[in-house]
Amino acid sequence: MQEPLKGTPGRRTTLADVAAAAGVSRALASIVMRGADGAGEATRSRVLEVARELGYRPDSRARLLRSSRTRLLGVTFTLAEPFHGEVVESIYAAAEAAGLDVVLSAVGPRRAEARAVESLLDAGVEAVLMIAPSSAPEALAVYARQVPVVSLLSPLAVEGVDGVRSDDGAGIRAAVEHLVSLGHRDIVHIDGAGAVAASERRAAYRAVMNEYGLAVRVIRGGAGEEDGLRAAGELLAGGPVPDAIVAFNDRCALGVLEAARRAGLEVPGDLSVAGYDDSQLARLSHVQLTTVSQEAPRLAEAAVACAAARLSSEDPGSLVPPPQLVVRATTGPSPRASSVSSSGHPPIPRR
Amino acid sequence: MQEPLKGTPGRRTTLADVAAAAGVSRALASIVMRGADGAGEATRSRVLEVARELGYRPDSRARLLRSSRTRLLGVTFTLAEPFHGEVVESIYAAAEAAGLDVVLSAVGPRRAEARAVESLLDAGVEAVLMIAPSSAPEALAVYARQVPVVSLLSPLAVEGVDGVRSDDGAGIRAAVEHLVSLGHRDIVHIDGAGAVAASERRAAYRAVMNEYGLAVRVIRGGAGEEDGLRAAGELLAGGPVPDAIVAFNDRCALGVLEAARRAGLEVPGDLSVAGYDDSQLARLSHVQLTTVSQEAPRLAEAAVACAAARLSSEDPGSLVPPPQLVVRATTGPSPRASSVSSSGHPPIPRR
DNA sequence: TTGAAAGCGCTAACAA
DNA sequence: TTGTTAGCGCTTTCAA
Repeated sequence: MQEPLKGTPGRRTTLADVAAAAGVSRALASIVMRGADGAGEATRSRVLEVARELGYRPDSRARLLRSSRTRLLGVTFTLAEPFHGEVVESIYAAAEAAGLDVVLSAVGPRRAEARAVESLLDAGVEAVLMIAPSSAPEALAVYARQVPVVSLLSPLAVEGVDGVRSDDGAGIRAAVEHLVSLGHRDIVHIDGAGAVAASERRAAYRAVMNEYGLAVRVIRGGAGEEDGLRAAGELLAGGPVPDAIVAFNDRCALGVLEAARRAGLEVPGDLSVAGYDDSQLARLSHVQLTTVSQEAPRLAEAAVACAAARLSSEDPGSLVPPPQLVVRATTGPSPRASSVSSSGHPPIPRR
Repeated sequence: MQEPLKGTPGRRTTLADVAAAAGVSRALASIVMRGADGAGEATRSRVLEVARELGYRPDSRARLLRSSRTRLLGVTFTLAEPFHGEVVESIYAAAEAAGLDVVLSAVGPRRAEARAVESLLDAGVEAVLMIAPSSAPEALAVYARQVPVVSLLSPLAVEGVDGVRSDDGAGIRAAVEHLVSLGHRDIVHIDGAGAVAASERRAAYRAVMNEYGLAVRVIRGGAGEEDGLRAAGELLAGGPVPDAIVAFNDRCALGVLEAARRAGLEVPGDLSVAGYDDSQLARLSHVQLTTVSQEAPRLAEAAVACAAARLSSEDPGSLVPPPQLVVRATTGPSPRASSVSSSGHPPIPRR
């Protein structure tokens, strides 16, 4: 009977080694390692002790291959998007709580989403979480026929694909109402043009402004700084300066801030600016952008819960995490509204 | 003889299904799928055709379990670091070229590096690439006893761990020489304090300044915007304005830019500023920071080549990708150096 | 060129 | 409570 050397670089310790050293069968050792019941207290501790001594680590490939349930959750995300990283981070936590393991697959300019999903499927994941999927609905439907698919952030309606995203309407409402409560009336929306979720945010802006009886003004922007810079540049050059601007997202808002600076305007003295996403950019100490957070942890929890429900054939219900307004330094009281009551209530009642 | 239905949600198509449908043995089908030789042209195309029809996808778990070589390359990276994302992206490309598959494992505030590495080992990776590892040298040495480990970006010297990082000395030299060639003399370095690679960059700055016979001035900074803002704030408030500042990294440089703005200084009119990393921040249209790029693609190629060499028991040699200066809008001619020759050569000869 | 047989390390029935 | 017996889907000798 030979004892395998600890840390031997040769062959990895297997369950059979542990079983032999502990003097039990492989099956029993397996039971102990999995924490399943069917083993006596004495044997259990002896096997665990031996496993520790031998430095045994279960081989996930073999385990996955054999067991019907892999408890593996696949996640696709885009490397270049910091916000995706925040969501992934939270997915790890939520998955662990749900007893699932996470397998990551990145999407990038040189790695198509289809490729990312296929590699997950080959790895044996039981469900796929796709962060801001860009694939065609038909492609998603094909994946959804094989495993439960949950789409995060993107507002799509595909048969068999669950969608989890925060309520953009509520987010834009929070931003606009914040500005209204500060006394602003002429509030412009620089939109996201054709970007994901742009139309939802545009519609929400219109609805809230109408509700307060304020004039709607939408300028075509985009998802990048250049877009915000250009749109705000034209806006500020072409006529009277508005009270406030709600930008499609943080990057767009950053362009707006730069345009304001070039126009010699103080923010928030002359103009208030709000973004959307609460990205790293918004938190920069010299930016301090007021923005709407999509609450990555909530989003992740909802998505994991949704996948878990599908795996146990339950109805996931519809979870829509509410976004959260984060007030920083780019919004302030309207300069024209010095007579506004300081009660904190919006001075204009809703219709 | 029953034909499995295409897209049947039930059982996945296996190699046995393909073999049966094509009228060959499983072993032969395996040969064809792997592209190994040992199959006739006619059989080969027939098997491939059938596999395609049936929508066959090899099960990576089973393949991995059986074959001695998994051809799997594990990568640990930090989600919150955009630059890591760039490197990962390039690793995908380099690994594919080397015929290796990539398995990602993220590190974050709630997911320790040890955990990330262990999950890779359990997945059966043949080598591990760690981007900016933070583990203790002893821990890395333990991993290195099991598989080849390559550390990216971090300047550590651990037995058995290969290190791949760009030449910080050359990078700082490029930045300083660029400033000197613009006529600057009073060049200050706001350093990275205790950050990774800070001491290398500090030493390189000293060496190059000495070489040109210029006075060395190092201010304690840090890796974040706050650090740059504070350090530059004190510097600019406390005495004569220097010609130029070389910051530890881009984020630090951003703080410097903000401090300059607050001090009413024009950049690059009154003060030139250079960063390090060529991060997203540096590329923002309203920032346009002159900086030093670490060339993620080169770094990734070198790391993959190193791992591949270890796997075939070759000597990886030492690959040190040269960093690249990226000149943008925050550096310009020295205002005091109007008499400088416009030949483009530095007016001060090296010693 | 092809096919049969033997596992990779593990789990899940079952029987003892 | 324990051990036995079959595989999961694939690759890899080895012999035909």
